[in-house]
Amino acid sequence: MTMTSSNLGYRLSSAFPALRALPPKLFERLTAAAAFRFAPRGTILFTRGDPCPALPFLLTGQVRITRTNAEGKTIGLYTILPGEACVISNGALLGALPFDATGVAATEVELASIPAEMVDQLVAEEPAFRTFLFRLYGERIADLMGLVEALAFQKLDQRLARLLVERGPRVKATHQSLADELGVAREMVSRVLRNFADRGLIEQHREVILVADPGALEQQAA
Amino acid sequence: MTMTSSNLGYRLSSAFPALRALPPKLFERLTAAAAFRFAPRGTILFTRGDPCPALPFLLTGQVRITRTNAEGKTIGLYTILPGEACVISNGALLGALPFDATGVAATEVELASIPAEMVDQLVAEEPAFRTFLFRLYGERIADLMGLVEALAFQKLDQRLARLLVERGPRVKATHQSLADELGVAREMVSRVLRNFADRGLIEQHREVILVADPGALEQQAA
DNA sequence: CCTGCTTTGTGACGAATGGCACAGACGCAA
DNA sequence: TTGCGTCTGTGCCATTCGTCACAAAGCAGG
Repeated sequence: MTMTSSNLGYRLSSAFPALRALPPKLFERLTAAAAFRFAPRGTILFTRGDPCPALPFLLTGQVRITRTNAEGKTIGLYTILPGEACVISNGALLGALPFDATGVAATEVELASIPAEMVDQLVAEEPAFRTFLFRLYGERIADLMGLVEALAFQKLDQRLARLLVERGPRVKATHQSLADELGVAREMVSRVLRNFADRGLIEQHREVILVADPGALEQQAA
Repeated sequence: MTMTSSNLGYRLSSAFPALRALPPKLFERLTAAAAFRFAPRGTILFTRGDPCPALPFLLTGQVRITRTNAEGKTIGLYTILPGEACVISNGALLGALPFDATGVAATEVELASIPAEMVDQLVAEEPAFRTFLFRLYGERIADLMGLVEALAFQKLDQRLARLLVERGPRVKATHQSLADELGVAREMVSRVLRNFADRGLIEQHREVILVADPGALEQQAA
């Protein structure tokens, strides 16, 4: 898979409206400096301690940001969607901040990496880009605050129901991967899912869960 | 308590090195637009759903950011120290982001609020300020990621030991306030503290905990 | 000193979760 | 088909934490 500079430029401006108002010359330099990358599902895009020379912009696919502790237990933090950038990379590339999480391609992904200096220039010169970036930071912080609250005060059945509602109506995942997502033991996921299935909220197949009653699941999540 | 514009300007540039290199005229406008505020310990500075017309910069004291759920249970998210700004306010003032947490003065505090437009101009024109703000965002995100990991994988005794090490050697707080900080029941805090005291790690008095053996506490936190 | 409020201590019990040990089911490849 | 590895189900028990119900201790005001 190859991609010309103009092609990448087109896709960047499609996915990132904040870049559309750039002066033509700057946009040209941007696309020239951007590095395209394709990665299949499951690719570890970056992980703790990695250096971070550029800010990745997601064109297609989804990237899950996760964190794994010393004993190998894992929990999901949030998801990056197309049209978003990986702001923790931004902290890392601005220096002196540890890169403290792992990014995994949850699907096939295409991303464009913008060098740090270019990002800095964009922030300085393009108000729309400033707003875009700050809002992204704000959303990540809001995501994390919500996760903290869920971990502190919600039971597993509520959190799992929420996850199924959000990913439904068809969720392709092993119980183990859901457990890693939620930061709990696999057996607990199996048991709660079994309970949901017995009550007709979902239908289980190997590696696949079908949401049968989204309303009741939503109820369970609340 | 009154404060002249020049006085506030001096204090701002002392607490925020990133503002020192500003062009004199801009700095003048900044200090003219900044609103000084003093608040005693315990003041609720902002809370969920508040509008947010300005970005607060903390000059002295500490601000605890917390979150309370529908049933009134509370958990602490992170602390703002002097020389830092409240970045969740930034998200809110850039529009369309809900203001999703509560800020409480953990001590007497002095802060200077900068209007949104001025912040935008600072970001555009002052590279040092850009770096300052982005780094702040990055640190908050790192704080929250660490909290998520602690909630998911650490037991209460570890988290409480960590809190005592960080706030020691003298911690003035009721068991209830520590419980709110950690998002757990008060009785659990009492029991764990009792255990620590029995083992000589701390010494308890009414509203006061003295860290007697920081090394052992650190061990307990690990 | 009494009185009342806040803070702390504690026992008993139940609910939620983790972890172990397997067994059974399923799918794929030789 | 046979065999093997992965995925799922389940029983059992320990641990952690929450909740309730009090009791005791300390502090402040009349």
